[in-house]
Amino acid sequence: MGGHTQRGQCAKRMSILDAAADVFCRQGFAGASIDEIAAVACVSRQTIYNHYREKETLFVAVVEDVMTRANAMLFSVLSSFPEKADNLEDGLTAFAVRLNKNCICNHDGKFLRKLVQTEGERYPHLFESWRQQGPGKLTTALSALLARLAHKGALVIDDFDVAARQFVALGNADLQMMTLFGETPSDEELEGAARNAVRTFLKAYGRPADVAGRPPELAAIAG
Amino acid sequence: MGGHTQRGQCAKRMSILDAAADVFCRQGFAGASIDEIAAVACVSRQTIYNHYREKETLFVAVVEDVMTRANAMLFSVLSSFPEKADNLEDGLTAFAVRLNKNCICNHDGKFLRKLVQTEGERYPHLFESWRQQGPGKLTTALSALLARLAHKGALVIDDFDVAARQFVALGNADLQMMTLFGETPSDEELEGAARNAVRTFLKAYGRPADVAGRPPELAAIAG
DNA sequence: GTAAAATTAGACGCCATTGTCTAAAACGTC
DNA sequence: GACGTTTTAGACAATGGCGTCTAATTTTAC
Repeated sequence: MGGHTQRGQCAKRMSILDAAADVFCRQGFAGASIDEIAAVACVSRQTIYNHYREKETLFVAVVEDVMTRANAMLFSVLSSFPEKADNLEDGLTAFAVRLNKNCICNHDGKFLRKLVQTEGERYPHLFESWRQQGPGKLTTALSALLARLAHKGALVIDDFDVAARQFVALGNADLQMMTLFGETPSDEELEGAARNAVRTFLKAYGRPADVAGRPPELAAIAG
Repeated sequence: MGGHTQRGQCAKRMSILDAAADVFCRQGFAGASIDEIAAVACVSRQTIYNHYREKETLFVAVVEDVMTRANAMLFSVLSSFPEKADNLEDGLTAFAVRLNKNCICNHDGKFLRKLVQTEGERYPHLFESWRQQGPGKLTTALSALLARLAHKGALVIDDFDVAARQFVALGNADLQMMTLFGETPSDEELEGAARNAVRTFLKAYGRPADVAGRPPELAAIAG
C-alpha cells in the first residue's frame, strides 16, 4: 500500500471532478452520462466507478468540491472590502468588480446557481449548507462591513442587512440577463456595471458631501 | 371532419401542456419522462404523441405557451405603472409588488428562468425571442415609463436604462435567495421587499423633497 | 342509433445508459 | 527486472425511456 501512489490518484480525482462539473453543469444530472464525463476527463469509465461508487456519489462530490472552492474565494474577496473611507466610490467599485468576477459570474458561481435550481429540490440537504455559507454568509459579512463604514460616518444606513442585499443586487443589475443566459461579461462590462451600481448605492446611502450626480442645487448646499 | 371535436381536443391539449410544464420544470428536459407527463395530465401516452410528434415538439410547445402567457401578463402589469407623481412611493411599491408577484416569482417566471438556464444553450433560438420580449421589453418599457416620470419632475435620472434595470434588481434584492431556491414568497415578504426597494430607489433617484429617511439636516434644508 | 374521430391500455423493438466483470496494459516502487 | 496497484478497453446484463403499432373503448357529430 504505497502512500506515494496517492499523487497519481489525486490527479485523476481532480481531473474527474473538473470534467464532471463541466458535464453536469451543461447537461444536468439526468442528462449527464458517465461515458461523456470519462471522455472529457480522459479517463476510463471504470476509473470513475473505482473512485466514486455511483453517479450520485460523484455528483455529491462535485457539488461539495465546487462549494468549498467557491466559499474560499468568497472569503478571500470579502477580506478585500475597502476599510478606508476616502475615495469610497473607487474602492467599492473595485470590490464589486471582484465580487462579480470571482464569485458570481465565474464558472463556479454559474455551476452552483444552475445546479441549485435544477437539483435543489432533489437534494435539499446538499445545497442547504451552501445557502448558509454562500449567499447567507455574503449578506451577513457585507452587512457587518457596511456597518463599520457607517460607524465611521462614510455611509448613512438604516438597515444594514437590506443595504447589503441591495449592494449585491445593484451589482448584478446590468449583468442579470447575461448571467441568466450563461454568458461571461467582459472586463469592461464588469467595470461599467460595478460603476453604475456603486454610484446609485452611494446616491442612496452615501454621505451627502461624497455624492456625485446629485441635482445641482443640493450639491451646492451640501458642498 | 367535425370542427366541434376541437373543444375536447383543446382541453386535452391544455391539460397536457400544463402537466408537461410541471414535469419539465421539476425534472428538466432529459429527466422528464413522457409517461410521467401522461400520468400527471391524466392522459394516455399515445394521446401525447398524437398531438405532438415527439418529446422535443412538446417541449417547444410548452415553452412557447408559457412565454406567451408570461408576455401577456408582463404587458398587463406594465400598463399599471403609476403615471401620477403624487404619492410616488406607494404607487411604485404597489407596482413592484405586482411585477414580482405576477411576472417574476410566479410559476411561469420560475419555469422560464429554470428552463432558460438548463436548456438555453441547447435551444438558442427558442429563448432568444423571450429574451427580447421578456426581460428586454421589461427594461425598455420601464425605462420609458421612468423617463415620463422624470420629465414631469418627479424623478431625477441620468440614465433611464440603468435606472430601469436597477429598479428591477432592487425589487428582487430581498427575494433573490428565495427565487433561486424556488420558494414562493408570502404577500408580506413581497410587500416588504418592494417597500425596501422603492425606498432606496427614491433615495437615489427621487426628487429631494419627496425623500423620506434622508439625514435630518438635508431634509430640513430641502423642505 | 350510427359512423367517424379520438382516446386508451398494452405490447413491442430500439437505443442509450448504468453498473459489473474480466483480462490486458501501464505505472511506481523496490 | 519483479511485484502490487492502478488504469484501461471492452464485453455484458439489466434497466428505462422513446416512439410505433394494434385492438378495444369511449366520445362526439349528425
